[in-house]
Amino acid sequence: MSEKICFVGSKEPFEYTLSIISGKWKLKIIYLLACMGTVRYGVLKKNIDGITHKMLSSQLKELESEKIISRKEYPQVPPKVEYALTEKGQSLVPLVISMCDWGEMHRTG
Amino acid sequence: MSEKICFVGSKEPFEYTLSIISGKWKLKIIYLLACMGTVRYGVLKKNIDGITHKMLSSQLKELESEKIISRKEYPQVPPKVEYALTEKGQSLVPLVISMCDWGEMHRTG
DNA sequence: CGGTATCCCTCCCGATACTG
DNA sequence: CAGTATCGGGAGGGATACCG
Repeated sequence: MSEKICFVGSKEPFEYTLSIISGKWKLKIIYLLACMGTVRYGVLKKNIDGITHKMLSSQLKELESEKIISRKEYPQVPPKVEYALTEKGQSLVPLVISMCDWGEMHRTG
Repeated sequence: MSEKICFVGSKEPFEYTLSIISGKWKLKIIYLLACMGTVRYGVLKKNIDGITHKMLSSQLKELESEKIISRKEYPQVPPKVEYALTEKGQSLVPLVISMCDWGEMHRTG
């Protein structure tokens, strides 16, 4: 019996996905954008319990650089910035739904 | 337009799932057990790149307390301990597969 | 209102050693 | 071989202030 991995071929794809969604806040942000569509920064912040200004900024930046979310800035005063899932981000929604489903089935106990 | 969450009802199930799989190593461990079945501690460690003895121990303990994995200790010298997914843990496998699939589709830039 | 910079401290985690 | 305890460094991230 081999000790090597043989589940779905290379482990790299899994690692890649992991690198995208790892971190304390990433999945929560994706989840909220999946729920709420296009949202302003402040609204996002209000809905993520305990996150700080700095953290939210940095996480949004990382997700944007991975093309998971899009950022639209309106050149006005006061500033207004809206975030939304990209197509790539949308493709993660089934995963989020799976997580919700799993949570519903197992949280009691 | 409400600013509240409305995707799949309460957000609690999602949070619960998140609390189970969050952390740098949890998903990787689940992934490996899904791939390899019943595995000894040392084999697990060999296959998780960069994890330390201490970290692996603590993560396994947490997963065990959440009933995601089972731990079987053989009373012998030298000690032998085998880990495997519980039924609850098995139910996370579709999620892991989804992550692999997603990674395969999007890793190339 | 949203982003960035700075300071500073907490606590995570790695290294090491010892036990069964 | 597997688990636990201890210690210490350093990255992560909180608070705050200022800029656009």
